[in-house]
Formats: sequence, C-alpha cells, structure tokens
Amino acid sequence: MDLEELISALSEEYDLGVWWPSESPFEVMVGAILTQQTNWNSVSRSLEMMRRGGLLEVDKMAECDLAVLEEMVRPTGFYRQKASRLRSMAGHIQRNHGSDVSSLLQGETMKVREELLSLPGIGNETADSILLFGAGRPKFVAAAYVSRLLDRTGIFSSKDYMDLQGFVESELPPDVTAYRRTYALCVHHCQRSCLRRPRCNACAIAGRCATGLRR
DNA sequence: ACCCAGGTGGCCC
DNA sequence: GGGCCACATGGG
Repeated sequence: MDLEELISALSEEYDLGVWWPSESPFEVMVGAILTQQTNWNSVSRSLEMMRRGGLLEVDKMAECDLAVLEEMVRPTGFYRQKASRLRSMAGHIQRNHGSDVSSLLQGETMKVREELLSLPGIGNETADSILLFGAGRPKFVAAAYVSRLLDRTGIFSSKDYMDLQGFVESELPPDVTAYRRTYALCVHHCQRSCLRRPRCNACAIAGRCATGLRR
C-alpha cells in the first residue's frame, strides 16, 4: 500500500467537513497552541470562553489578566504554560506587527515559519498547522498520528518530523486543499483507532491496527 | 485505576 | 542526534 492508496481508502470511508473551524487566522493560532496534546472538544470550550471574554483579538489577548486567561485555558490542560505562551504570542504580534496578524502571515512561507518557531510554545507541528490552516500555505502537518499511521502501514518510517513532512510533500501535489484533506483523514482515522475500540473498522482499512501506541 | 491525547522545551549523554 | 521528563485536564 502506498500513500495514494491509503488516502483513497480513507476518503471512501470518511466524509469529512471543515476540519479546522475558525473565524480568523488569529483564532487558528490560538487553537493551534490549545490543541497540543488534547482533543478538539476541550479546545472549543476554551475558545468559546475566550470569544465571550473578547480575548480572540491580538490586543485584548496581549493585555489580558493572566489569571483570567488561565481559567479559560484550563480545560485543555497544561493551562499555565499555554496561557502564558498565548499571551506572549499576542504580545509579539502587537509589538512587531502592529497587532496585525496578516502582516505576520503574509511573508515568504519559510520566513514566516521561522518566525513562528522562534515563539515559545510553537514547534514544528504547531507552526505548520498555523501555516496550513491559518495562512493557507501548502505546508503539510506531519503530526504524530500521521507518523504512526504511515509507519504501521509500511508506507514510510522515520522518527524525524522534517523527514516525514518531506516525504508526504514529495508524494502529493503542493496543494493546500490536498494537504488539509490528507491530514484530516489521517487524524480522524487515528482517532477511531484500535486503541479505544479493538478491531475497529479503521484497522480494516489499513490492513492492520494502524494507530494504537501498542499493537 | 489505568492509558492516552490534533506537542514543546529543557536537560542529559 | 536521540532518550527522558515535566507540563495538566478530560475522555474512554
């Protein structure tokens, strides 16, 4: 089985709608940090609290009371880290881009990526999520799920994030829609994995248990 | 009562 | 460059 066949099999099984719902690129940035090591259910609760509190704007987030923000972040875990990283990210945009997110995101893709990576709490995956879903750039998000899935299916195996990203980007057309769709299919598939439901339908697609930490 | 989650950063060798 | 750990709440 190769990548194309996997994608085609997953496409037949799942009919995915919008994968990363958001009202603005800034909201994608916030969501990208919140979703680290957590499910989207928790993230939407946090985002909703922030929306009500008016914090989904650069200046408000940058100048907010940290304790208040922490309470909003709490459901997603690592709340102290995430709250301070979110506020400092907003502070960076405020100071360096006149509070204008598009000014940050409109540069050359790899330059933007480097700038994102320089911010605390933004690593490879978070930076690429922001680029792909917030900035509409063709950067594949080589998440742990994708790594596991491609490994278990024998399609590609590497411990290195950039290796995996390079592989997928070399196999697919450099197209935002294709990258978003492929990422969404892999993650969605993994979330209904054997880990939670032994011998789930998902296993049948990959031909074996695709995602559980242990087989 | 376990095990894991749409990671990141710091420290060690 | 790799291996291990803290960070913390919520769902299966």
